[in-house]
Amino acid sequence: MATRENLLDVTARLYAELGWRGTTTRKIAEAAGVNEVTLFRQFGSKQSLLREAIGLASLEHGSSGLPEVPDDLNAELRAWGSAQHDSISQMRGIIRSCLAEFEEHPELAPRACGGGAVAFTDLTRYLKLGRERGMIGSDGPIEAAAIMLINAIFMDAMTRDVMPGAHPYSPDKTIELFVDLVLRGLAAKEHA
Amino acid sequence: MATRENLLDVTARLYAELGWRGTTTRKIAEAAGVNEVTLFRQFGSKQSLLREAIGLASLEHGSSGLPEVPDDLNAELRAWGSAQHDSISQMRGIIRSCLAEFEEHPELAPRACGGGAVAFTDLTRYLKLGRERGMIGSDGPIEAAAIMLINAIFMDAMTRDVMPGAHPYSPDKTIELFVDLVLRGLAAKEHA
DNA sequence: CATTAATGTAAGCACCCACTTGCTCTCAAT
DNA sequence: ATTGAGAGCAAGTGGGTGCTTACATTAATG
Repeated sequence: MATRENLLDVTARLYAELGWRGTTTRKIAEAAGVNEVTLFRQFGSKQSLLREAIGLASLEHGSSGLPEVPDDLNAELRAWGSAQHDSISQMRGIIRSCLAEFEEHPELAPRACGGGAVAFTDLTRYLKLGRERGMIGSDGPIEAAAIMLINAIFMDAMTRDVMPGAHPYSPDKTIELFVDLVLRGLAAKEHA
Repeated sequence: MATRENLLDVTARLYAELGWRGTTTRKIAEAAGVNEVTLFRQFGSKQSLLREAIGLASLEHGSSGLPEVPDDLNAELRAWGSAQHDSISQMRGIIRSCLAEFEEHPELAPRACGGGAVAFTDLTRYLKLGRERGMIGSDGPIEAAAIMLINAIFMDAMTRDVMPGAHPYSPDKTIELFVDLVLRGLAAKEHA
């Protein structure tokens, strides 16, 4: 049924821009080219429509992972970072709305930000494997590096449009610099 | 006039929690223990009240700066980072609302996030001075380090309450780890 | 052809929204 | 003692909000 998916899609887009309160059932119906009553017949309430729409939109944006086995740390981390950045960028409207409305709708934020946890375990695994293979010094704080890199990329993707002045480099260049710094901090081979 | 400041204070708090749309003039008046009409007589409109309240709240949270001249990089950066974290934590409601509503009220976000730019120039200056004094290696990417550290701290302070699982360490411990990694990356003396 | 499920239309409900009007009260400065 | 500014109160405006009801249309299925 195209009506349902259309409504879910439109709802997610409106929510990203206008938040929960701004996303009215009238606007949803109008933007979807559907009668407002249909919306209630399909989803019962605004709440369940929004919940489903946000959950769905969050699932769709799984990012490409890191290689099973590290080979070229710098190149692979940069590719991964760029993919993360892109993925977060596309989701930023929804994420920002969920974060802002966390106190009113605490069930939404974990869904929208859940990708971060996946990224963390994936990145930690990758770096630890790199250490086992001798590509990274033995005393570097791997977990901290993973958190820091993800935080920094996340932050960049979330605020780039809002504060262009605070982002002197392009996304790719920024990630290149971040990855370089982290690898230096972890005493990776090229930076010995 | 206590009425004005009271209204401004209450408005900022409500906005941090409920955003623009959620902060109704009725709620403001009620929370301030003031008649709704008084609000309009004092500020003319909801818009001008909110603008003034947010601008004021953003100004109040200037964070303590770094020392003029670096002495103990690690300790000073950790103290600075903790102060930044605290300051952002207190502002996080307002910042999150401003970010989420950037497309509807683009004039607000720069005010709320302006502290970030100050932090960046201050931190960059500090690190460059550290390099001149030989406390930091000559080829480390100082600007990237400044951006990355600020991004990471900002992100931590903004999402700590929302995703507690993604923050395994206390704020102070997290900052300690971040500072350590950055100093390693910059080839600071203790990590040579 | 008859049925049925999904959609559309029109109207309305009770409530909240920003904001206004007209009036009264209080209280400090003149 | 009079005045005038700031606050309160009660009521109301026009419009938006989530949601419902009753009825008509469409299109595929039996």
